[in-house]
Amino acid sequence: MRLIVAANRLFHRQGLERSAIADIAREAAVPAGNVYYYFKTKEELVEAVIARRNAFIAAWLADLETEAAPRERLIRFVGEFERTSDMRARHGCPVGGLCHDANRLGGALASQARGAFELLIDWLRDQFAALGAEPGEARAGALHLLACLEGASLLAHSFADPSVMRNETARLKDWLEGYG
Amino acid sequence: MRLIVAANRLFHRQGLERSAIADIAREAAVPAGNVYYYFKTKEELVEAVIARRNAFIAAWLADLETEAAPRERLIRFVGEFERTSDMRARHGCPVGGLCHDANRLGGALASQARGAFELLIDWLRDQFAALGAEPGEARAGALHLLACLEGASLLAHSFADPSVMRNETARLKDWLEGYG
DNA sequence: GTCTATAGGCAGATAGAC
DNA sequence: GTCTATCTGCCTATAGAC
Repeated sequence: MRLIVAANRLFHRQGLERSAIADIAREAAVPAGNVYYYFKTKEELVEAVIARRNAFIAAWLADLETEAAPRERLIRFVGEFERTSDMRARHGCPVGGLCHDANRLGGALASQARGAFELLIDWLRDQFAALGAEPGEARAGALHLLACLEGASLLAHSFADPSVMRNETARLKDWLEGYG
Repeated sequence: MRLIVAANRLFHRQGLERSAIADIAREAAVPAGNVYYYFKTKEELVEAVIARRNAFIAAWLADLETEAAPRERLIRFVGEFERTSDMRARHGCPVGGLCHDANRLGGALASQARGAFELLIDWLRDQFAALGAEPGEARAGALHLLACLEGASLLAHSFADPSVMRNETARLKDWLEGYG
């Protein structure tokens, strides 16, 4: 659906609230009123965007599983954040930004947006567990790794400086190399 | 100024855009139109709030300097985030949230909001330097520590779970104990 | 200086022609 | 199914009484 793709891009660049239906429709090259033929409300459109994103994340994590060793999976995971440093410096983390926005709106949107974090944390926890970490420590490691990457994305965005992001991914890779 | 205090609280809880002038005025128990006697525009009010916050941060950092050893200063720094775990789980990090919002609005607001991060990073960098870190590593350590705390605040807020925050602060304290 | 009423503009949502 | 015109409501900002 072109509308979902357009909305996805605008939500990342401008946030949920500043992305007007008219903007999204223009970006998708469809008439403004037409949006309501496909989605009853703006919230429904947001839900569709989040569902699509979460599906992408699940597919990405499944793809990382083709890498045999958990350590290399984690390093590849971090590598994806490094690869997208420029995008993160320009527009922030898509997942973190959406969660932030959704947290403010509250309700069903917030819990659906949080779903992306849940997918990531559960997957990361499994990798740390496969590296021999105790259950509690595996989850703590997962939270720590994601917190570093999200925090670095926020700082990189605030300073419009991708090197902040690369700094942190390098640090995390070192940590993972010596983990366990 | 009562208006600035009220605005500060609402900006933290609801974000910049969702905090209407009327809301702020009600919170401060002054008539809505009155706000424009003190501030020409909403942006000017936001600037006043940010200036006040940054002054508080500068004062806090100066206060931490009374602690003699840099390691204990850093541990106290992290301890302040631990102490405010519940607040962070409920409303997110005030600094991070404001920066996120201001980044989206762009312009003068974004750079002023970023000023809080600059204060924190410069101070942290000095402490790591005092612990014997090379200049580059001191700054990297500062960015890493702040990224962890900001990322943990975002995750704690998304899951409405303060233990995520406490988990990360405990981890950071361990790291600082063995640093250098 | 303090307050009320309201102008002006924009965004979400709808009605109804085609 | 597709599109235009418009309603409704909210928010910033102002005008002007007191």
